[in-house]
Amino acid sequence: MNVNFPIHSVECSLHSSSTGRVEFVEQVGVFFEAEGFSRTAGRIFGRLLLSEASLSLDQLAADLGVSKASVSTETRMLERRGVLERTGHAGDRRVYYRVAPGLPVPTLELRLERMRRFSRLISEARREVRRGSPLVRQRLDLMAEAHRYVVEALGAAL
Amino acid sequence: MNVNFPIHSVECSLHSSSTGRVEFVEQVGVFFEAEGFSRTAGRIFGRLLLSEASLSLDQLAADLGVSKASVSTETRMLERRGVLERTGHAGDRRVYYRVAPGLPVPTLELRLERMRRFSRLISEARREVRRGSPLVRQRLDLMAEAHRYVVEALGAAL
DNA sequence: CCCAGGATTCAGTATTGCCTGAACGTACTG
DNA sequence: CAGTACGTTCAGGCAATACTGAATCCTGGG
Repeated sequence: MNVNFPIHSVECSLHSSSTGRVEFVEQVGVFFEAEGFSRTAGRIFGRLLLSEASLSLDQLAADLGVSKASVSTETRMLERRGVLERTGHAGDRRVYYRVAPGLPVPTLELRLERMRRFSRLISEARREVRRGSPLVRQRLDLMAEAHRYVVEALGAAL
Repeated sequence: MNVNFPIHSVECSLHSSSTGRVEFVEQVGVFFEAEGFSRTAGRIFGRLLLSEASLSLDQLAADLGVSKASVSTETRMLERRGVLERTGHAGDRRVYYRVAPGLPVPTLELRLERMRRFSRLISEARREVRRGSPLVRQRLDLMAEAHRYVVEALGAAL
């Protein structure tokens, strides 16, 4: 009943230079890769960043040149982390994704979470090292303090 | 002319529970892995965090159960990033490594660098999207601003 | 000038993780 | 109720990465 690409998918970004768009998408891809995610996840994110309209799985797959299976997996991963959001459109059974409205928050939240995890590690080690060398104790204290400071500063920013 | 393990390598940390130590080292390993480094790099870092004495390549290799080749490669990588420092000891030709004295700085510097890189990406995209959708422009502006704020805050902390 | 002890490099291998096509499940439509 | 359109899951293939042992290089000492 639907035409293949309904109005919702009108392209609204960078239409003057599609090459600039794919370049950006690819850059975000390698960035995500360096952060421990898959390149595809980064590409999806980058692509959606530049799109006003929400995009369906097929559109993303076609656009990025990957299988629908990958897109399905990665979008749900990003959704779980609060980076993406599902949408629907009346008279359309497909699932659409867009970047979450309050985007900066989950992005920074993600970083914060990592720092917290490391912070926790340090604190545990500090507890166990009570009988150890003073230098090591001091070192861990210093790190814990620095991290506490930064985590608080970041938390306040959100 | 040296005995195999000279005084410098006396173990000073967590000697009450060596199992706690290896657990910590392993945790740091997986943490580094999630951050896009190799697990070995993380293990080396974790191990040196808990040692007052600087450790030689052989000691690290034996301790972590990896080849000396890996240790050599990864230590130099960590040194390049300012996380580790080389040391020597009189009458000993071996290379010793320890955690850098002002450790929190390079650690946070690394994070800062990553955020800056992403920030740069966003700014470039913003520039190219000038003729694109207002929503996308606004979104990118928002992200750029948030990142600018956090980067500045972090920079100030160092 | 040669030797020994150490670090580094490198080619080969093992492992990991990503991606895919196909099978499956599910919900809508006629 | 059958058919279809979609999303999800999964086994297998493939490419990238990390690790290793051996070869090479470098430096200090005899």
